Amino acid sequence: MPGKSASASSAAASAADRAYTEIRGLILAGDATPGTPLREEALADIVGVSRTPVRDALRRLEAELYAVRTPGGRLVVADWNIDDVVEIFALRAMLEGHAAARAARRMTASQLAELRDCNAAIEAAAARPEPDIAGFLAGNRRFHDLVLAASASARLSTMLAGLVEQPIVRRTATRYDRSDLARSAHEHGQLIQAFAARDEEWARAVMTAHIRRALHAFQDASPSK
Amino acid sequence: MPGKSASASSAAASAADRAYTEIRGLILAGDATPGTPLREEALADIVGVSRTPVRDALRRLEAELYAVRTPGGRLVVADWNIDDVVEIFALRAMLEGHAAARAARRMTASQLAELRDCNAAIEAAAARPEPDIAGFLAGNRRFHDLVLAASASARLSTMLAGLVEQPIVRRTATRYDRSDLARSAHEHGQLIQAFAARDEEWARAVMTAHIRRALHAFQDASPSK
DNA sequence: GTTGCGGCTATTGTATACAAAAGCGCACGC
DNA sequence: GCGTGCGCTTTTGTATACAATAGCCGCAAC
Repeated sequence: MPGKSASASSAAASAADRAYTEIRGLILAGDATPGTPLREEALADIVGVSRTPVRDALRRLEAELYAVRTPGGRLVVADWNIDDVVEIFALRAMLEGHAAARAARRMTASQLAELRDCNAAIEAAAARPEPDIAGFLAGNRRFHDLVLAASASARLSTMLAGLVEQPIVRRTATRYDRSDLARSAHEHGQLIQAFAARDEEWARAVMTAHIRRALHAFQDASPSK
Repeated sequence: MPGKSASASSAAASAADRAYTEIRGLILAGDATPGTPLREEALADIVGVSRTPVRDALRRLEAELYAVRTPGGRLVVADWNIDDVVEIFALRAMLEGHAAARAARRMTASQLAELRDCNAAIEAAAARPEPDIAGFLAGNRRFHDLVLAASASARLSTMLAGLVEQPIVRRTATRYDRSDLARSAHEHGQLIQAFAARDEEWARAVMTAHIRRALHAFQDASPSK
């Protein structure tokens, strides 16, 4: 694994965006463990901006439940137990299932072609003798983003953005072996078929199953508890 | 109807909270029609605070899609067409259905008693010769809040808070006649039965139906289009 | 030894000043 | 007359200064 702080954040973004990305990176990388206080001034020093954009970033992280507020108004890194993770997957399954159903109704030919291309790339990443995990994850994220875009619901996009998924996807997929990756790509293929047939309920069912399988892959891969 | 700016916001709240409540009130009351620009300084003058808490409030309103951002970064009041409203109800039906299912599993005896009391108050408000709409709405809101609390999911609570509901509920219920109110109370009664039986799927189904009926009541009451 | 009070400090909330950028209008040229 | 480019104005983004409040530590009294 290359790089230092997770995803490459283009330095051209606003200070608030950089603060958001960087602070979230600290949480996801485990540098800020659950319960760690998130103090505005300290974070401002780390990111190299003033408190104002940091406050902005913290409000977003709080809304997405990366951070929780103590009675006194201080923010600390949230602690997700296994039940929270199950709940996150359950909500994702519902909402992405709904997104898939909407997408089935609205899918254009060019969007469908994009999905096919994307999934071909995912299959290629999965098929290599030594699976390209990073490529798989990037493709997977893009696939789900394309479906979300095709669903054409700003509200769904907003809600799913807050449904922190990447950390979990990453922690799960690193334990995938090649057959798991191939199965995931196969499910994407089913989804594409459902889209091509414009069958909303088929698409919803496939997406729901896809995500719920990911939940159990995660649970199986989890150390214990 | 008494009061001036909608719900009584206790003046003791923080400046940011007051700004949020007041600006949202402007939008819901129709003083700020769709497309109206939301300029920070102007709003700061109206609310009587500085731009800082106003910015805070606007970020929340943006996250909840009361406002949308123009390409240049300016905020304007969002315009919800009928499809948006249908989508809001569909999402509420899913999420509140899920909340009801969770609540059925977790419901305590005292929570159940509270729900019964609450629904008794709703029935009383609905049964009066001249129905007490305000009382019905307050009771209805409390009922749904109790269910949400019983579901014990911070994530659900956060997501549903953003699913702007009150304006719609209000616009619908003012057109309810007494039989509609009574039917709503009856559905709450069914929900209580499902909770008492700890039947998750029953609770989910009743709640889903309850909200989807509200959607159609809203559509029937809508002027046209 | 424990518990309650008091003052101090750390941290967030709010206001204001300044910088950057986007929109708008006007004028000029074709 | 219409299009285009430049500069002014409005508006948001960021930094910093100040106010208020919550938490903490120590001391003392029971």
